[in-house]
Order: sequence, then structure tokens, then C-alpha cells
Amino acid sequence: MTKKDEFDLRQFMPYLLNQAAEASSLEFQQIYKGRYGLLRTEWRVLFHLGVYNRIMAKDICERAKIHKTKVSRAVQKLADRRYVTRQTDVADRRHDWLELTTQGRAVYEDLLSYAGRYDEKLVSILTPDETRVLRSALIKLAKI
Amino acid sequence: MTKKDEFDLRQFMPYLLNQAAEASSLEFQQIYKGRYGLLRTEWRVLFHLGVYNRIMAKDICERAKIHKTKVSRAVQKLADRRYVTRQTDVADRRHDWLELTTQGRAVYEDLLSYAGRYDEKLVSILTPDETRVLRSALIKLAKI
DNA sequence: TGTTAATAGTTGAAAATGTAACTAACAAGG
DNA sequence: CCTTGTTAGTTACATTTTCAACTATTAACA
Repeated sequence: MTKKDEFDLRQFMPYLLNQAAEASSLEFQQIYKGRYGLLRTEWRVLFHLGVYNRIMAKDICERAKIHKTKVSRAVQKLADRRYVTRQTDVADRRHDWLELTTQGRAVYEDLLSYAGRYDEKLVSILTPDETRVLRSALIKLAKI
Repeated sequence: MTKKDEFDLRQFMPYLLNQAAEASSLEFQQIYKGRYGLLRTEWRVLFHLGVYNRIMAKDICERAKIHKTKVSRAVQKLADRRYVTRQTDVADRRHDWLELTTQGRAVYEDLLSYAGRYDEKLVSILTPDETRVLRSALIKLAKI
């Protein structure tokens, strides 16, 4: 096999995805960390609760592809701060329904506004066409 | 502000990027972990050495956006396994030049072939046009 | 020179994460 | 009912990562 037949790792999709994900996460991280001292997992759990309202830890695991122990600990911390409440389902006591408190929702709304502005900034680097294709491709890849 | 003016976090670029990056990394991780017991950071450092040949830890930090302590420890482990060598620059003794050993390069070449096949598999989910746009968009975003 | 700043890389302690084993609750089939 | 299996979630322990402080070396320039 000659040199030019070899695959170029600089084009390796997981690599490119990681680079872009890391770069785009780092700046926004300063916002939720700086304003509320949240870790990345905590922010992501908060955000799922903000979007889906009343869900179980398990749903967050599935949708966000975060391991259940990570979610468990993030929920614990968010509950300690009174950002979320946990209520055991009366019909099936294995289930804990999670919900944002008023305070938690205020934090979510605040961060949501920053997220919107940050997203605009990111997307402004791309053409509208690139943005559209990128979003749909990422959604496809996330389903692997 | 009415509901529909609000930004939908499910479209948030850092979120989509993270999902896709995580999903695409997980399967390939089994390969380098299963075959050589490498951690993700170790694999990434190895891969940079394979691509760029003779570089400094600092270059890896910059190109891969990995923190210097992570790189330092990964290099240490790769050196312990005799996958890489470190040579202090004679002109500036702060610099350590890193290089793959024969053994390290063999590991790299082996993983490279897996990476090529895995990339094909990932990309087969997308249209050629999507793939092209995706790659260029990711490269732009990684430069943020 | 001599002092201060900058750079490459390392280390130790604290924090976060991953893995596997665990509890508690329910389900299914005998 | 009573085993056996499954599910949601937690915990313990080992491994990794992060953060800040550190060493060693070179640069900048008064």
C-alpha cells in the first residue's frame, strides 16, 4: 500500500467532531461555570429539565448519552442547590420524576438566553447552508 | 417575549457537536482500548505523533486542544510502554522532541487501518455532499 | 550583567469520572 | 405466592482529570 492510499487521520470524523465540540464547549462553559458554578454534566442535566419539564433521570441518560452514575450525581448536586426536586412515582416507586424549582428555572432561563446568543455567534462563522447541513448531519451521527 | 421566540436548546450547536462526538468516539474507543489498552488521550497523542512525526508536547496541546498536564501524563505512559522517545533539544533544553519508536509506529499503523475503516462506516450514513460540508464546517468551528 | 518575565513541562492534591457491585421495586411464569 | 429476571437509581473504589504550584531553562532589557 503506497503512502497516498493511506487514510489521513486529520480527516477522521471522530477527531474533527471532538475538536469542534471541545472548542465550542469551552467558551460557553465559562458562562455556566462563572455565573452558577455548574459543571458540564450539571448544566446538561439542567438544560434537559428545562426543555422537557418533567422527566426521569433515565430519559436524560438516553437523550444525552450520559452515563447514569454521572446523571445521578449531577441530579444530587442540583437538588442540593434547590434547582430541582425529585418525586417518587406513586404507581412505580422505582421512578423519580425530576422537575426544576422556580429558582432552577430562573437559572435555566438565564443560561438559555446566553446559549441563544452564543449559538448565533457560532453559526455566524458558517453559511446558512453549512449550518443546515451540519445540524442534520450531527443529528444523524448522534444516533449511531 | 413569546414562547416561539425562544431559542431551542435541542438545536444548540455545542450540544449537537457533543452528542455526535461522543457517539462516534465510543465505538472506536473499544478498538484502541481493546487492542492496546490505550486511554483516549493516549490514543490521541499517539495519533498526532504518527501524523506529524517529530513534535513537541506543546504542539499536541495546541493542535488537539488537550491540556498540557493531560499530554504530559499520556506521553509518560507511552514512553513507559516504549511507544515514544523523548529527546531534549540541544539548543533549547526546555524542549522535548517526541517521536514514535518502531513499536509505537506499528501500533499507530495498525490503529490507522481501523480508523480508516471506521471512518468509512461513519461517513456511509451521510451523503457525499453532507460529508464534505460537515468536514469543512467542523474545521471552521475547531478554530474558534 | 542582573533582575524580571516567559516558556516547556512536571507534580501533588482535590475533584470528577468509570466500573462494577449494590439496593429497592416491580414483572413474569411456574 | 415464590423464584428468577428486569429496571431505576445509588454507592464504593479505582482511575483520570483538573488546578495550582512548582522546576528548569531561556528571553528581554534596564
